[in-house]
Amino acid sequence: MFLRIQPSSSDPLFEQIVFGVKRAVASGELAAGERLDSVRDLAKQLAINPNTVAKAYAELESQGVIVRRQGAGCFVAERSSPLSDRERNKRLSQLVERLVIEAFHLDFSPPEIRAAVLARLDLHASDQGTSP
Amino acid sequence: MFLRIQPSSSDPLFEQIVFGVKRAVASGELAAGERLDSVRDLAKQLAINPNTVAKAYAELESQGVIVRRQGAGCFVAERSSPLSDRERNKRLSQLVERLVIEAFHLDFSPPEIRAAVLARLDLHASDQGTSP
DNA sequence: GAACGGTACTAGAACACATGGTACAGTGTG
DNA sequence: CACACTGTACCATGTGTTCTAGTACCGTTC
Repeated sequence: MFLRIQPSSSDPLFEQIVFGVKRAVASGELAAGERLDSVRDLAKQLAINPNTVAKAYAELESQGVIVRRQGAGCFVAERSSPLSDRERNKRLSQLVERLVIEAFHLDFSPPEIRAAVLARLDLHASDQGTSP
Repeated sequence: MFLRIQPSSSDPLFEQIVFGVKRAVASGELAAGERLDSVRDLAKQLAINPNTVAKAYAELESQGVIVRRQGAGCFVAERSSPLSDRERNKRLSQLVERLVIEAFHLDFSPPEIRAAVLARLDLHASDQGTSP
């Protein structure tokens, strides 16, 4: 399992792990049912404390990304979001709103934002259409 | 100047202010050159410490969103991003990447993500095309 | 000059982050 | 069964951020 961590970043280590795993799952690098590195192994690889990895894994489970089985390990969940449709749509709106506003202050025009999103989504259009 | 703050949120107060101002500017609610509420006034309105507002304003200035003039007040900047084109494009990519990955784990398909972004951008298509 | 701006300190409480260590319970395998 | 490995749950500690509180200084505006 490949995961890079930047200790220089202002983002907390455990959040970097959370997003790194999410990215690996979304890209298909980690398939559903696949086992993650153990808490102790990943901590050793990244040269950080096992408690920090455990915190990241707990967060990932609460988001429905992985399943933790005591004694066995952590595995990529089959289906993801445990949220209601209303909550899912609300969060998607917030994500889009944040993108648009931050991009606006980076001096990008709506057509430029639109192009960036479409380019990113079309990258994997030739796949099964499941993993962006 | 309308700004709502949620003390219950896990987001820091000063970051809520930063995003709130950014949103107001992006929506056109705050026009370029317009004066913001003073540090002390806004602090009183929101019932928080003036230092917290000052921190938010300092952050907004460092991002090129506003200009602070000692003794006069804070004003919405004319042009925004002080970053290089390379840095701007890098950040846009990161924003899009985050949106796509988080939306994926909310069980949204690429077409749904695409539709959400287009809907948000088309909302203001009838304007001059400057403020999303 | 007076009132109102931003700016800059100091100090402290509360919290988050990360580390280190220990211990316990469930799982899988030889 | 015994053993190694897994997640889980604590505790304690150090560090940094967030927020509050108070004070003070300097520039702008009228």
